Parts: sequence; C-alpha cells; structure tokens
Amino acid sequence: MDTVLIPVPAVFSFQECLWFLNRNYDDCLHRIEGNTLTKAIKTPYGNTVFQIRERGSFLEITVLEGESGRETREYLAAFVTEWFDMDRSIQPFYDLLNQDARLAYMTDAFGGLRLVGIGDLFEAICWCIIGQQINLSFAYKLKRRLVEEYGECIEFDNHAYHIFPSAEVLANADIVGMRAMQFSEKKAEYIIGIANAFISGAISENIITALPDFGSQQKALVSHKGIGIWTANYALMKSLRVPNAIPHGDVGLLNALSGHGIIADRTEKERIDAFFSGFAGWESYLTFYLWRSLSAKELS
DNA sequence: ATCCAGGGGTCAC
DNA sequence: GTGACCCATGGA
Repeated sequence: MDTVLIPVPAVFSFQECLWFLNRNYDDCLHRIEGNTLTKAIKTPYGNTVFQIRERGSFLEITVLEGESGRETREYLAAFVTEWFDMDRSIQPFYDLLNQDARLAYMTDAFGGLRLVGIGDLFEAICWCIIGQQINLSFAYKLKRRLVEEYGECIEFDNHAYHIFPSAEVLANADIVGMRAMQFSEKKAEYIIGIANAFISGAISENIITALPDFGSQQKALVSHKGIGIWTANYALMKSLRVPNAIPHGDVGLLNALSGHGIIADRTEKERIDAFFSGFAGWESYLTFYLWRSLSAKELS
C-alpha cells in the first residue's frame, strides 16, 4: 500500500486540527470530507495528492496520485508532522492555561489543537498580504482566484487539488490580471515584489532561520515592502514556527483579548504585553488558541 | 449609509 | 517615533 503512519503525540487531536482547517471558510488548498483530509503539494519527487486519516493512535497518510515511493512517503510524513506541529510537547502550554481562570476552559474545549502551519514561507507571506485589512471570507476568495489562475492543479476522482503558485510564477504575474481578481494595486505589487525577493535570494527560509534571534528575523522581513510587523510575526509563527511571535495589532487577537476580559480597549499595549509575558515561549500558541475562541463564539 | 475587516506605506511634524 | 491619510472591497 502507498501509505505511511505517523504516531500521534500526547495532547493531540486530529479532530480539532480538522475543525480549524474546515471552520467557516472556503480554503482552496485542501479538501475535507467526513474525517478525511486531502491535499496536493509539490515534493522533490513530483506533485502528489495525498489523504490523511486517523487510524488508532496513528495518522495514516495515503498517496492517491503521483509518485509514492519510500522517499515520497517519508517526505509526506515530515510535511504532515510539521503541518500539525506534532513534534512539540504542548503540555507546558496547557499548564500555563490552567493557571489562568479565564483561559483554563480551553484545555478541554480545544484540547489537542495544534498550531496548524503554512509549510512554505513564501506562501505564508503571500497569504498575509492577501489578508491584510480585509475580512477573511474575501481573503479566501482572493486566494482562490490567485491559486486557480497561477497555481498547478491536479485532478483526482473528480476533484481539483490546487498547489499554491511558486515565486517564479508569481514574479511574472500580471498586475492588471490581479486587479481584475479584485486585488488592490498595492497588494498585487507587494506579492510580485516578494516573489522577486524569493527568486533573487533576498529572502529564503534558510536565510531567515539562520539569523541569530527573533528580532533580526523580524527586521529581515519587515525591510521588504508589503511586510509590516503583523505580517512578519504571523509568517514567522505559521511557517517557521517561531514560538513567541505575537501579531501585534491583529484585530482578531484584540477582539479575543477583550472578549476574555483581559483588556478593556484596543490601546492597552502595556496590559497586552503583561498578559503575554505570563506565557513566555508560548505566545504563538496562545494567539492561535485565542483566534480559535473567536470561531467558537460564532458557532454558539 | 456607515463602519469595520486576522495592515501597510507614505508623508508631515 | 508618532499620527493622519490613503488604499480597495465585502459584509454587517
């Protein structure tokens, strides 16, 4: 069989991760049917469509389309492990949540939720730029239009599986065409500019991860047009898994903080800093769980 | 109609 | 370094 198994770590819930991926939005980069998650990615061995299911105390990955040799399967296992942050022990984070009466409910309500990532730094930055200052529903529409126009697509079993376009392709994207997709002129410029920065080697995952500390990683990203402090922190959190990246100014984060009675209004920066200082090393997870709490309210 | 969305650049001071 | 202004469009 073209499958590989990943042992599930402690404090892990595939259902919670699935729920996050399937919340209220139309994400064009994966498909969920029942308890099965299907996605296409580019691997060093070719494009692949694979599905993930829970099988006992394992996640089972099955290659549906494309090369499925041992190296591909190992690549996919590493991809999924990274995607769902399965190598991290999050019990220390839960211990901190349990010490805060306002947040302790999360360890049950969202138990086992992992910080679902965006594997590729370029994709993460593009997604940030797309999502800047517009509502998420519209952001997902823009992403779908961009991906359907410029990304590769694999058909399997009457479904189209899309792969986020490469920097090489987006560097040559048509700014007029992107305007027609309802990108603003600036967003189109930013994405094309970032794509060129990746092609030239001005940005790469290796360059950023090689930097000595979080601050210099932020600086390296913010120096590019279209990347502000929010985008830098979001991308570092979701892609390179920097544990202490707080997307300062994030509207959803501020709403969640006020919803939990942690701040009274959006200007209380000192109070926010003081609050996060109690979660040192887990700021990214705390942010992710606070975002999760926003969706919980929408559903109730 | 008005305000706000998982912001960022630019420019004045 | 801070604050006002603009960008663009959908949804409430």
